[in-house]
Amino acid sequence: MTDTRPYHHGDLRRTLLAAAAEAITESGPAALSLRDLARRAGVSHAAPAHHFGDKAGLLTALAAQGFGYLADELDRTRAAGGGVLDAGVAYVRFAVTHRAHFAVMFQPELLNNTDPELHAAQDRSSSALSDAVATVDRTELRGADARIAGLSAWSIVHGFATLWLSGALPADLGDNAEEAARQVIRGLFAPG
Amino acid sequence: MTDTRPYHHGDLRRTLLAAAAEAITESGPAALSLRDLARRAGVSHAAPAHHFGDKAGLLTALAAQGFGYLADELDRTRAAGGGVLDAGVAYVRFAVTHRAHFAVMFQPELLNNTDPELHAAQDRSSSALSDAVATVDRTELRGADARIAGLSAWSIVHGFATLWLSGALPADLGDNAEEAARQVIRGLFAPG
DNA sequence: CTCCAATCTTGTCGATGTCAAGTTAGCATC
DNA sequence: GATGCTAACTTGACATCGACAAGATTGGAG
Repeated sequence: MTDTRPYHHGDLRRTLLAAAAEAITESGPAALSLRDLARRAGVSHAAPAHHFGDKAGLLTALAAQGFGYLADELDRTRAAGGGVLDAGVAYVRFAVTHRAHFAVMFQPELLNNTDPELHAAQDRSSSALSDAVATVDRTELRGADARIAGLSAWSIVHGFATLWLSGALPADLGDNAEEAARQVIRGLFAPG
Repeated sequence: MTDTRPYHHGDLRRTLLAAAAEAITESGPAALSLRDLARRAGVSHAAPAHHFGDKAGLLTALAAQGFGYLADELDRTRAAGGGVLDAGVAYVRFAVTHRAHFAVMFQPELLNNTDPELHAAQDRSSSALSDAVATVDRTELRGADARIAGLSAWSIVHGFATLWLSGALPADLGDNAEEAARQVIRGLFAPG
């Protein structure tokens, strides 16, 4: 693809984010090395710092990208007429499909929590989540506070995704995360 | 306490684990430094490696300790006649009280996953969790598979604890994690 | 064509994890 | 009570990493 290595990479920022996602998928955020990313991208060891300032800056950009993807995914299922159940399954599907992003999104210690782009993306996915929960009708709520129901829904899908990714769940669950998630979520909203 | 620094610390392993928990509580597992722990304990920089072999070894020991504490906590609430709701609240209380342990327990990439002591502690807490879920009666299950109900319960408490610790939950929830958790869990098991 | 600013490189520093080899001390055994 | 063994800890060294400073290169605006 690239016969010569021009001084200006041209698309280094995106390349580095992709390489970071790949590296994190392989061995987690803790093992991530900026110099390794630079090697993968074929640039000098200090190039990443120019685009992201910092290791935390890179992870922050990755987290923001992740929140954006999640919001997209939720908006999509909502546009397709899906309810809470589908939104929950979409949440789990996102986590499994983009595990590197997901691994970084909820670890504030790794991020620049004041980053405006991060906040914007977080707000987008928050809104998308709220919209999904708002589709729940009274029957499904079974008299519970709508606010609490939203927390319950978020908690159950987030917990399932986390446990699934950590490998803590029993192996006989199979390898279909979405189907297992659907059954788990049903317990929360099944009409009595 | 220690006027002189004897060559043999005497209780270094426990001291290092405590220092690690403290350091992780302050700034997360990623920022943990073995040399910093050694400084806190007043020993040489290579002393930690002797007891744990590895950074992963230290985190593994911490995770195993955490699973043991969790199992103790769950056993205690069960002995006190508590049901699933109380077990769930205990789970969240454990996560908030021992956030350093909790932060390490479900991150296999940081651990030596073949460690026998880790497995033993994991089995203990798994059993304690199963016992707690087994107290659910038919009314609360609402016809759902008991196995799935267990997964739902674990997911919801684990997700709530994770989200709470990450600071992702809305601020107006207050600062009482246990009370908030109780309301969230109720949505799952409330009779009809 | 000129100049400027963004992009990327080179060189360097302190800090870290890990390994190898040496030192000290507790402790059983004679 | 001296001896020897083993675990506990230290010292020293090396490769790697994140971060910073200063310089080189390039594309594009005017």
